[in-house]
Amino acid sequence: MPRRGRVKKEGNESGDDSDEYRKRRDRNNLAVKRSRVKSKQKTQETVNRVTELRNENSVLEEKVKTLTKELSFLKELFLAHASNNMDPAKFNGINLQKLLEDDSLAGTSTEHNK
Amino acid sequence: MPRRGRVKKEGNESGDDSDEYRKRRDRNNLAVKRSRVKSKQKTQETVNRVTELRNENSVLEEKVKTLTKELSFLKELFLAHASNNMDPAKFNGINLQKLLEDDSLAGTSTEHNK
DNA sequence: ACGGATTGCGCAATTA
DNA sequence: TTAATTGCGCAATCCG
Repeated sequence: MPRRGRVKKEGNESGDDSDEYRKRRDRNNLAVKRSRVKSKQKTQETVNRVTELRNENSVLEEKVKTLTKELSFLKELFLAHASNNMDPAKFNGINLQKLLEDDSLAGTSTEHNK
Repeated sequence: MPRRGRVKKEGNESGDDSDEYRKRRDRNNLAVKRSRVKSKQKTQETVNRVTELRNENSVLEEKVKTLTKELSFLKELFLAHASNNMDPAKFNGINLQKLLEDDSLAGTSTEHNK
């Protein structure tokens, strides 16, 4: 890490008297400026990223909420009528009651792969 | 915003030559240090927030994926058997086919409110 | 008018 | 050797 701030003045020991020194200082000052601009941009981008992620998050939360409701509705609907109108044998021995509660379907895909 | 660099030196008009001046400089230097530390902390927190949000996002994406699969599975399952084993009349005239496709259930709650 | 908080800027040391 | 970073101090300004 860099050192201390003001300590002593330039002793020109480096070999250049004020011409080359000034040139070097000016170039460094420009570099410093560039570096700081870049740094601020990065910071701002990070702040913006937070905003973006917050929005994506909201959308996802809403989606989960909607899907959960749909799922609840379907389970209730079929469960309510299944007990009265379906022949258990027709469902290949599947325990509807069990299937419809909780998360027993997790991991199940459309292709019924197992 | 702050002004330019060197403009003029202190005219001592304020009543302090180097004693009070030094004290003021020292106090400001401490303030600057505090301010910069705080600034860096804030920046770091923002970076951390991005990481947190990314993780929350991942979890939600996964949840949506799972729920979508469950829903697809249930729809397929019942749709496939409903046409062969159920009495349409038993479902109060509900158009199963229609109900099970797409997002027609969106907005439906567990309480079947509407 | 007072005093800490910020911020643009330059310097120098260090890094790459 | 040069450009990029970074700790630090100064002074102007902001803020309450």
